[in-house]
Amino acid sequence: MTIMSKAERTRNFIIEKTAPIFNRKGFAGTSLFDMTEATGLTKGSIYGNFTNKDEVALEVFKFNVSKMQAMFDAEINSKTTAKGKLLAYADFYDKSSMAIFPNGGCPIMNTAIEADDTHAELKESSLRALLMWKSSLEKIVVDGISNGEFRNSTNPEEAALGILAMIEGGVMISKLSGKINYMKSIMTTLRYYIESL
Amino acid sequence: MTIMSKAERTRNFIIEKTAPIFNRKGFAGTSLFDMTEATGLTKGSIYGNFTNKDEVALEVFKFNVSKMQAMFDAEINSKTTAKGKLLAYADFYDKSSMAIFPNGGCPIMNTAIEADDTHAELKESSLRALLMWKSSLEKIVVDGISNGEFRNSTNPEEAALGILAMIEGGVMISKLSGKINYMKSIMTTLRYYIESL
DNA sequence: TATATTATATACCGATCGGTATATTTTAGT
DNA sequence: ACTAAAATATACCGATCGGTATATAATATA
Repeated sequence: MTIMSKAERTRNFIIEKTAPIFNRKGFAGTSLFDMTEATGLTKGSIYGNFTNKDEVALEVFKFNVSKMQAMFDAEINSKTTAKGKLLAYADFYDKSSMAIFPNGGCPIMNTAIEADDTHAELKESSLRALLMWKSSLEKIVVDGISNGEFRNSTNPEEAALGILAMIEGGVMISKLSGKINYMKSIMTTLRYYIESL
Repeated sequence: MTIMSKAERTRNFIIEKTAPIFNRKGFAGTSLFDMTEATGLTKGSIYGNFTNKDEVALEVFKFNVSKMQAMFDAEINSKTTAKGKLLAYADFYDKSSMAIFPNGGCPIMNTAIEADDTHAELKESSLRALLMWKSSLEKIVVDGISNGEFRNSTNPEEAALGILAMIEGGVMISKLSGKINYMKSIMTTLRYYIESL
């Protein structure tokens, strides 16, 4: 473990403390005051460690995505089969939505929706994260085809996109309505789909 | 056709002109200047017809939703079977995404994502619109079960939620990436799902 | 066409926005 | 412990925010 400079620690501190706020309120909706309030620091201190709000938002987005990934990576990697890995996503969103929603839901979707017409850099970051997720799903499907777990006629990209759409759509619907059961329903459909691959 | 007062016409004019901006930039991201620029009117004129920005945003949201509904209502109502109606949604999003994206994508999703932690009234509106959509899908599925088009074991609510999730997830993914083919892929999966009901 | 009313424009308000120059405090190396 | 350097706080900037009081212009009715 390398030693962190004070500046590095403060940077991380700012990122951690403002991450849920950016995810809930969005980039335009999060003010400098929100940031000083959440950190207990002053504007001078924040701008001594970041050049502007955009830089904080970009770092925060990376933090939120990697945090989210870490959450299900553990669950997915513990499974040995391709189908087991995919089903682990359904299980994860089945049981973890209550834990995700208070922090604002899926950062990729939140950032995508806000930034796609307003903030090119954030949009790029969001797209990159989505495509990486898509690739990792595709890889699982490809492995599953090689294993004989899935049919040869299965299209890995199509499968990955379908899974992503159900998850993201499910998060939106379930968070908006406050009904966890809606997420459970959609995850049932997702499981059915995975079984059909 | 009743005669519209000048005020009514101006209200509608303001709503129509600012609707795509609110859908693209969101509530917080749309400024009074954006609104005067888009309409050619002044703040005084806008605030002579609306009490505040919230009121404009709420009316604009209703306008955007009903416009979207009108777009696929024609296509759906022209179909006679339940399965045909559901498949018409897949066809619609297959071919119309290019027409929807320049105006900012799905207003329900955009508003849901921005407002669910920040603006109670807009969130309510968004939820209402989503639940109405869900109900109309459920009704189609129920009719399809009565008709014998779908299996008796099919759960109408689960089906409606699955269809909604794929559509909304598909819009987000396809708009963010700029790849219409992603939408086409997801709609292929949706068709497959509808065929399985 | 005169007039009362309604609608729009002008000019302004205080608050808050993101951002910064500078002073002060804290940290780290000797 | 002393000191140079780094980090944080204070106090401020101009711009823009949403909103409004008032003046002007357009409309509709008689």
